[in-house]
Amino acid sequence: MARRGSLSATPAPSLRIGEVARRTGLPVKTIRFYCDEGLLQPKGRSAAGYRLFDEENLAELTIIRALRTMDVSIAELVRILEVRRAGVCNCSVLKGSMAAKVESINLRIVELAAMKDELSRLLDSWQDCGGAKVQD
Amino acid sequence: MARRGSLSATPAPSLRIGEVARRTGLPVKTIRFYCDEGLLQPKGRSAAGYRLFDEENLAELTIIRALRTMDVSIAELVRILEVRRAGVCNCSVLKGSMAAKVESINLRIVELAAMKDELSRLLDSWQDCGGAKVQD
DNA sequence: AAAAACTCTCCACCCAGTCGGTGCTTTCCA
DNA sequence: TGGAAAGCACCGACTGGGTGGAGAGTTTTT
Repeated sequence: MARRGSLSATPAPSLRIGEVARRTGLPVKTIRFYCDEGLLQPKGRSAAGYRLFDEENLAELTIIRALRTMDVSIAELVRILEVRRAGVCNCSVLKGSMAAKVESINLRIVELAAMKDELSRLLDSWQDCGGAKVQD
Repeated sequence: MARRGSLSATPAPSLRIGEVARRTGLPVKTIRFYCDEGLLQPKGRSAAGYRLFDEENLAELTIIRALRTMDVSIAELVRILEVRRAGVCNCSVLKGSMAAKVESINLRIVELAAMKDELSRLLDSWQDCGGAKVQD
């Protein structure tokens, strides 16, 4: 009832790249890069050729940012977002991706812990330097 | 008592790059790359020009591997290993590095957790798809 | 109108490796 | 002893995920 036709809600916000950058916290260059990679698709261009974005693009950037933080590759993100754009529900795809990444993150944490320990042992084995003392 | 002079113990193991790779689990190419970067310094070269490594190099690779896992840059590692090679005790330097890195890792974990949550919220907001339903 | 801020494209560069090619050296095995 | 196979060297190019700068056009502010 609320929304009838395309008259009332969100007519065409048309954010420019700088505004998107400001809102997402991502550098302008990075957003441009994402567009080049087909990851982000601006709704259009202004007469002068400026990229124009909308709220949906912002939502996509949220996903992108989150998954990139989790080291999902650009290529994989392209696939995920394509599915999403096709109107297909990709909850499960995304959930799968997330689960996999969370798993790999946990693995990485274990790895880091192991390396931390290894370093600690190494450090201990050098303790014979006394702690003070330095020169050759 | 055991070791008198340089006769008895470890005369000159002189490992070649392949053996080092086998022992450390690092690819040969990576070890070569580390040498090129001045990170790892083979004890010498064979007549034919083959890089020759010793146990000390293996120890260094352990440090390198551990710190690289923790995202310490090559440049920083060069500095750390230079100090170490100079015979100066660098326990404190290394400990500082480690502390800093552990800190940044913890930060990263927090960041990851936040992104995980953000994604979860996003996923939840898509639940309206019902969960089933997909095709084209 | 002038200046500042913003945007565009294009090209080069960063890091930490990784790959492939070509040619020499060493090792294995019949 | 000889020849294949494996190992090693060097070189240059490529990767991914951006980042930086130049030079030109556009929009906004003063």
